[in-house]
Amino acid sequence: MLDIQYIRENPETVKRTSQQKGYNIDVAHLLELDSKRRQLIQKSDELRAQLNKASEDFKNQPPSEEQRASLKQIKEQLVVLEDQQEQIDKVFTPLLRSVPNVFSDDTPTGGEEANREEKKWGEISDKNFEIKDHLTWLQQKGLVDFERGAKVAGNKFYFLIGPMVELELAVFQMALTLAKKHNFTAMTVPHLVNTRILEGAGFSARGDEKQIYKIENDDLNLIATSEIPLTGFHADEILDEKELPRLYAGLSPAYRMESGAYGKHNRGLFRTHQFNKLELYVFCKPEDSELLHQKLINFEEELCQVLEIPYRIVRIAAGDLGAPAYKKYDIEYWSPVDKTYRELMSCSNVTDYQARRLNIRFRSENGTNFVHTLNGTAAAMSRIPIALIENHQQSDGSLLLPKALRSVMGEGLI
RNA sequence: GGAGAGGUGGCCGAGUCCGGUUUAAGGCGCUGCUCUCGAAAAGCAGUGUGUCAGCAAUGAUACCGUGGGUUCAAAUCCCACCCUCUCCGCCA
Repeated sequence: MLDIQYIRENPETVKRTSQQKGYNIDVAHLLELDSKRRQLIQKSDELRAQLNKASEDFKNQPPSEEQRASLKQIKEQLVVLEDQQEQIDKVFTPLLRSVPNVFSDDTPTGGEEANREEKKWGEISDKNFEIKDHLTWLQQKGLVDFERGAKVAGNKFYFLIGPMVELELAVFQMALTLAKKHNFTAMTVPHLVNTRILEGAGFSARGDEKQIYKIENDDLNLIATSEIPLTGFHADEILDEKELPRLYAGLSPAYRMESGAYGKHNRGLFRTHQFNKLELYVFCKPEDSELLHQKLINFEEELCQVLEIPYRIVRIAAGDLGAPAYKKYDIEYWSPVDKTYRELMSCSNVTDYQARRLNIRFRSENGTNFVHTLNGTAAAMSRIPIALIENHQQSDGSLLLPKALRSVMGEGLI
């Protein structure tokens, strides 16, 4: 959510950035409602001032019939004004909340095709044997079972088996240790959140592209990432300036409907309805968010490097940002199977977009202001093992683990 | 599932029976000043969040879980709802 005052002062910017993000917002209508709304508030405040004054006068001496009649008249006017305001708010508030965040000046404009590669790391070596894709590899070794997943839950649900579970835990263990080293506090979180928190974090409970699982008969939704409950962690709080930045690492499953997400690029474990994830989350002062965004991307790079996964950093273009993001990077790993880079991690600075919606502020000598929030993937499961399976597969079909994992789980997987 | 207690400012907490200087006591925290070589302690003063108008000082208004109602006047009375906690039951 943007500050209405900012929209008043920069209507053209808001219009342009919304368009470039791919949202069609009627800014003129929003401002018109805003102006009407303010007029109504002013008028009804005046009437209330009259009533308050009157009740002061009548403290000792009850009002006469005549005075009662005139007070009644004022109250009737007030009811009309309040009603009008309510009508306007019904349109105004959702419209205001639907305005996407602006994006940073250096964001490339255009859609996904305009995403800009910023950095590459790691050797991309041609192996002298044919690398199996992760699904084939895992199924041949009996480490994943989609058929029984489908039987038990449905398509795109799965069981991970034996060493694959150990691998997942080893990656988490390693990532968590790294996060701790960088002063992130580990958290587990509620896997269900109410709709206010969900939408406050910028997710849609009933959007057109259905993504969130809803619990029937309860105002509860399965989380699509621990970012959602972590955003809500400090909802309605006023943090002390000295407590910032607050760095959290949330470990949880992520549940996603992913309706329509089929096709060969989503084969196997790359895109599923449920996966475990360690997510980094930051609450900070506005002036620190750019620096902390760099800290997040650096963390993600460090993790890839320790895992010896070749990657590149991509700067996300305006049309591909989504409503909350002000600035966003993706880290993509090199897939020797697909001969291309594929999404592995992501990290965003959403400035005060979530903080406004969930009323998360901090106090300083300049008064209370909204915090900035940031989020970044630390370790998304299935994706990291996929990257490892594709990049560290040996000619005999075994998987050579990166050194960083060997201390946790020994030599290779078979 | 059964019974009970409770939701008040940054935090703790009084006020609700009996409606009106409550611009919500008091404490903690925070800020400034005094004292001090400095700090602590102590003392003094200040310190809620929005909204609207205004360059500003400031003024007006709203907010005591939420929504209604009664009244000239509601944190306080009435109704409905939501949430939290405690005990019991069930249970990993």
